[in-house]
Order: sequence, then C-alpha cells, then structure tokens
Amino acid sequence: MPKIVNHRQRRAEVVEAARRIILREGIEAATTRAIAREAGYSNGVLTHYFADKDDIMLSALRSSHRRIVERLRGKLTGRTGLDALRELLLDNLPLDEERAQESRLEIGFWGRALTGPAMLQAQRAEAGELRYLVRSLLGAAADAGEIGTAEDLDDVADRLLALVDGLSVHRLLYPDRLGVDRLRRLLGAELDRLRPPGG
Amino acid sequence: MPKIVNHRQRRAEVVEAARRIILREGIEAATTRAIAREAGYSNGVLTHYFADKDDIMLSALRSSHRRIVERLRGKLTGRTGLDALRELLLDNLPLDEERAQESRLEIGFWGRALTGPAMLQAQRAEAGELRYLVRSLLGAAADAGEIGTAEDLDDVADRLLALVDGLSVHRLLYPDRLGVDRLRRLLGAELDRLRPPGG
Amino acid sequence: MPKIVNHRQRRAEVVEAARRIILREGIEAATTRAIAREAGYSNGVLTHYFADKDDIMLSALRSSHRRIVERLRGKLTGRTGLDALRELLLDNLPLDEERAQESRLEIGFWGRALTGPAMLQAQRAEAGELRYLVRSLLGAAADAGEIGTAEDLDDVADRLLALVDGLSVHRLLYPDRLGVDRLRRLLGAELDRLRPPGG
Amino acid sequence: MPKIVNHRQRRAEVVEAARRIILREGIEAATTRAIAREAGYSNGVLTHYFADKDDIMLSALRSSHRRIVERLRGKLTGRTGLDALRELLLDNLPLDEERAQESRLEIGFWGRALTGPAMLQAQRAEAGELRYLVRSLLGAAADAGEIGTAEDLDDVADRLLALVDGLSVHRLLYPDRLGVDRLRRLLGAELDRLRPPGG
DNA sequence: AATGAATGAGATTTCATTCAT
DNA sequence: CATGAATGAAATCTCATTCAT
Repeated sequence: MPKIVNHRQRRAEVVEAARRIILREGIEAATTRAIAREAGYSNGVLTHYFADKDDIMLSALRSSHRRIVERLRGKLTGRTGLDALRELLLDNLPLDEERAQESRLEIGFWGRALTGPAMLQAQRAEAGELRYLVRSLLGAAADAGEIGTAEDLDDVADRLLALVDGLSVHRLLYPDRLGVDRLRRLLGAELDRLRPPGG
Repeated sequence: MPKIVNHRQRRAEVVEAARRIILREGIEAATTRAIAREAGYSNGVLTHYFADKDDIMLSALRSSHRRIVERLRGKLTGRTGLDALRELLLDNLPLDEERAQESRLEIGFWGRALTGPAMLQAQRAEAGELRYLVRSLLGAAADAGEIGTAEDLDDVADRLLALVDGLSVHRLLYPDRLGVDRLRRLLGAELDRLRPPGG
Repeated sequence: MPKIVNHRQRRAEVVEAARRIILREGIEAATTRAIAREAGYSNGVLTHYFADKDDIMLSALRSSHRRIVERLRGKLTGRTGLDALRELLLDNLPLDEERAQESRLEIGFWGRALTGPAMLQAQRAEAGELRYLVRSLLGAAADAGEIGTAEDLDDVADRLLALVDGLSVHRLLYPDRLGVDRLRRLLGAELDRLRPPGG
Repeated sequence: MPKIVNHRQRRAEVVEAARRIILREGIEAATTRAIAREAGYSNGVLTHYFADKDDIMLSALRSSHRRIVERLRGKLTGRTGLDALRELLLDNLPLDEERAQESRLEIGFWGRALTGPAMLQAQRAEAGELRYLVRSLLGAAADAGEIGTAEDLDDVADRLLALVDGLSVHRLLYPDRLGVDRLRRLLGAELDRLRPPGG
C-alpha cells in the first residue's frame, strides 16, 4: 500500500504556507523556495500539487478570501440589512493586525493583477462574490425601508466597495492619520447617510 | 579639471526614464538596465547619481506626483472651492489612458511600500501634499457656503481621497463594471452630497 | 503469497509506452514520469523492472527495431534477391509519417549513443541484424546473377545502409528538397546500378 | 575610459568554449554553466553576449561549419572538378579524431533539430552552403567531361551528401566495421562510378 | 509487488551591484 | 565622470531516483 496522503490537504498545507508568508513578509517574499520551506517540504513537492507558481499564488488568494468569508459568516448570522452590511464592511477594514495583513495581501495582488492578464482574470473572478453580497444586503435593506429611495443601489454598492478598499490602503500607508476609531467613524457615517431622510 | 556635469539634471533624466518605463510597461519592467537604456546612458551611471535602485524608484514616484500636480495647476487656475475640488478629484481618476497608467504606477508602489519601511516612509512623505490641497479646497468651499455645516472637513477630505483611490483600483481591475461615465457620475454624486441642504 | 505478475510482460508494457512517447513526442519528451503515465502505471513500478532510465530507453530502441523487422517479415515474404532488398531499404526510408517517426527515434538515439559508452554498446548490438539481412539478400541476389560480379558485396551492403540512413536524415531535415518520390527514385537508381552490365 | 573588450571576440570566446564542450563531451554536456566555466567566465556573462542558450548553441554550430569551410578552402586551392569534390567529401568524413568530433557535434544537432522548429530552421540555413558547393563542383566536373552525361547532377549531389552523412554516422557507431581505409575506399569507389563509361 | 510522495540536484534565465579602466 | 563588463545570487521549473507504506 502506498503512503496515503490527502492530496487536497497537502495542497492546502502549501497554500497556507504561501498565504502565511505573503501575510507576514509580503507578496514578493513568497518565492517557491520560501513557500516550500515554510510548508516544511522540499522544493520538489510543489511540482506534485501545483502547475506552477501562479497556481500557488492564486490559490493563496482564494484561500485568503475563503477565510474572510468564513469569518464573515459567523459575524453575519442573526444580522440583516444595513446592520449586516455594516458588519461586512467593517470586517473588510484593517482594524486589527490580522485584517491589516489581509489587506496587505490584497493590495499586493492588485499589483500583480495589473502586470499580466492571467492574474487579472483570476482577480476578477474572485471579486464577484463580495460585490454580490454587498448588493444583496443593500437590496434587503432597501426592501426593509432602511435606505432612502433616491439611491441607486448599484452605485451605492460600488461606492461602498471602493471606499472600503481606499480606506484600507490609506490606513496601511498612513496609519497615523487614519486610526482605528476614525476608520470606524468614517465608515459608519457613510452608512448612516443611506438612511431615508425622515428616518 | 573634473568634467562638469549638472548633477541635478542627470538625476532627473534617469528618473524620467524610470517613470516612463513604469508607466509604459509596469513597475516590474523597470530594471536598472532598462532604466539606463531608456535614459540613454550606461548601467554604470546609475551608481554616480543614486544610492541604489530604491533611490531611483522613489524619485520616479515623486516625479510622477510632481507631474500630476503640475497638470492640476493648469486645470485649477480660475477655479475655486467645490468646482476646483471636482476638477482635482476627476483628474485623479483613471479616465483616460494617461491617467490609467498613473494609477497603475501608484498601485504598484503601494505594493512596494507594504514590503519594507523605506518605501513606506517615502510614500507617506508624498501623500501630504495632495491631502493638504484637498483639505484647503474644502475649507474654501465651506467658507463660500458650498458645503453643509454638518460636515467635518477632515473626514470629508479623507473620505474623498479614499474613494478616489478605491475607484481607481476598481476601474483598473473591473473596467467593465466601472466605465468612464459611471466613474464621473459616482464622483459627481459624492460631491453633490456635500452641498448644504437648502442649496 | 506473493502477487504473481508476468515480469516479462510488465517490462514490455512499459517499454512499449516509452517507444510510443518517443515516436510521438520525441526522445526528450520521454521522461520517466511520462513513460509511467503512458503505460498506465505509477512512477514507482519502473524501479521494479528496470535498472535505470537507460535500461528503459535501450529497451525501447530494441522494441522499435523488433517492430520494424516484424513489419519487414511480412513485406519480404515471397520476395527474394534484389526485389526483397529494394523492399527492405524502402521500408527503412521515412516515406510516410509512421516511418518518419521511426527515423526520428533512430536519429535521437544516435545522439545519445555518442554521449556515453553504455548507449553506444547497445546501439552496436542492435545494428548487426539489419546489416546481416542486407548482406544475405545481396548474396542471394549475386547468386541469382542479379548483381554484377565486379561488386564487393560487403562494400555494397555498407554503402546501401549508409545511403539509407543519410537519406533518412536529409529527408527529415530538408523535406522540401527530398520529397517522397525523389527518395524512391534515388534509392531505386542506386539498386539498378547493381545489375550486371549486360542485364 | 571603460574596459574595452571586443564584443565580437568575447562572443567568439564563449562560442568556442561551447563548441569545445560539445566536441569533447557531447551536446548534452553543454549546459550554460559548463560553457561559462569552460570560457573562464561566470554564468552571468552569457547574458551580455547571447539572447539565450539556443543563441549560443546555434552559434557553436555555425562556428563549427565555418571552421570546416575554412579548412576546406586550404585543401581545395588548386583543385577543380572531381578532384576537388573528392577532397571535399573526404574532409567531411570522420577520418581522424578532429573530424570524428565534428561529426559527433553534427549528429547531436540533428537530434536537436528534430525537437523544435527553431533549431530545424537554423540547421536548414546552414546546410545550403555545402550543398551548393557540391553541386557547383559537380557542374564543373561535368563541363570538364569527368562525369558521364547520364547522371542527373542534382541527384548525384544529394546522393553523395547523404552517403557522406550516413557513412559518418556509421563510422562513429560501428568503427570496427568501418575503418578509415574502408571509408576512403567506399567514397572513392562512389566517385569513380561517376566517370563516363569510356573514361 | 506496487504506489506515489518526496527529494534534491541541476538547468536556464534574470538582475542589482561592483569595479577596472 | 562614465563605461559596460563581469559577478554571483536567486528565482522558477524539471526530473531521475529513493523509499516508507
């Protein structure tokens, strides 16, 4: 009988190693050698489980997103509409070290995506889920009368997503100017503005 | 007799070469050799005028910012308050190929800044000017009664800057979703919301 | 109870797989992994049946030769002397895709043989059969009076064999110059020259 | 003043190093590292003078051909027609160690040529010169009445070239069967057969 | 006997940096 | 000052071979 290893699990181990390195040291530090070492294997293993480096990197990106969504799922249970949306968007801001690292990872991938079409394609595929979720919550909030009727929900969705990403970048680059509390306040105010006039 | 060369000018030539390459082919294509060639000099000159590659890259970033400000100066003459602010922010969006390249450069540098403290420090130093300008224009707009008194101008400034950067990233990553007209509209709506209620 | 497997047959399966790959994709594409996959086994089996990769490759060479001889056997039945010889030599020319692949395989092995003594030794062992066959047919042809008495049959044999291999190489390298018809004609003329003057 | 090196000469040094390795140890031993070491430089130099490894290898092939032609030039002065042709073809046979290595190099490149279109193209370009020379000498020999009128000179040219290459391969693979004298004799006989009947 | 996971060496290529001239 | 040759490390990828199960 051969040594049985769970193929999916081994892939996951390596991907997690890659994710850890990117979070800890940045996307440029994630060389194949470093990834193999972090995973506790030799360089050669990567061959067995991945087509090439991009395969690893994109898997790491997907893994990061999956983790975020997983964490969100917990936070969103029991919440609906604007309340859920606030939670979602706050969770996407780098308000603690863990999420700061996630944002760093994300921003690193932006740079890669603008380099070549393969990464760009993958990045786009990844983005859909979050956008859909935000749009859905906005729809629910509107149905519940939490949002003024003057607002175009698609516009609101894209504005909020852009704001969150922009604030994330600025928080990482200029942490002194954008403290945690300020970030919360800015986002909160943005959401409060959605409420109907007479609310 | 030492050969007299204009040190400042030579540096500038190389920096411009670096900037051109980054805009044209991306930050990863900006190797020292490519930069030297683009500048029309040999590899060796770089040693004389720059401490290392980071020195060149950061100078290129500064140069890009200087050019943007230069261009803005022209666009803002004769404008004041919200009108000027709108012009400024629109100019920061990737609404044409030139500005798309500038955004790409910027985003590429974000990734680098999050890699090490040297790049980060430089990036921070660069950000001040734009922020100051936005804040000033907001102040003038408020003084002219173009902005509702309920708004905290510092918050507005950071919100607008974050929104512009976020929209820039999303426009580059998801151009289908964020067309040029939509980008204009989203930003315009954001500015319109600043006006005092009875305006 | 040990599992009973037909050792000889398993070897043959792997060797055939190797031969197919070399024919189809060239000698460089015949990696151990590719061979194992083509054979429908895991990498590990190779260890049990072959000393090392060379062992596989040489066996593949022998297999190719055996197949060629097999095919020849069919074509030569009922033929004798010069007629049989013509058939044999034509069969060794890359006149269709199948035989072009065989020639490619052969030429690839020439390169390998000139690399180390092990491959060379094996190659030599392989060559004897064909040479013997050609020489025998020449002898029979001479006995039948189909060949002029002035010819030294050993010389003729080596000349024909060299010509066939040389034409094969040139056909593969310069197919435009050496079309199928031309190849046939060149070889045919060579054989016709063997006939006795008064024939 | 910069260190002045003759670019062409440095390229030549590396190419010669590559050629020496291929002659001495075979085409597979000619790794970029081995070539750099043999040339007495570090790996990095190759970048300055060659686009990639193929560039080096093809240059080595051309260099080998140039050397052969150079050597031929000396041998052919004062000779014409069949006499010159005999000299040319003999020079292409591996009759001494130097020419045996040249043949080995050539055969190694055949294998590479059949692997990919780039090498094949280059190989073809290289082959033209020799073929043209042989054809020209045959034409001169025919004009001088040294060749029987029944022969098609293009056919003869290709037959001779194929024979020489075939004999070269067989001499390297089966040196015991094809000694130096025998090789000379076989080729000589082939040329003698060209003479007009009444000659 | 058979698996296939794992190794680790080695191949090509790229690049920032150094330095003799 | 300026050149550009040269370095050598590092990156990605490939592959024959080994070995625990």
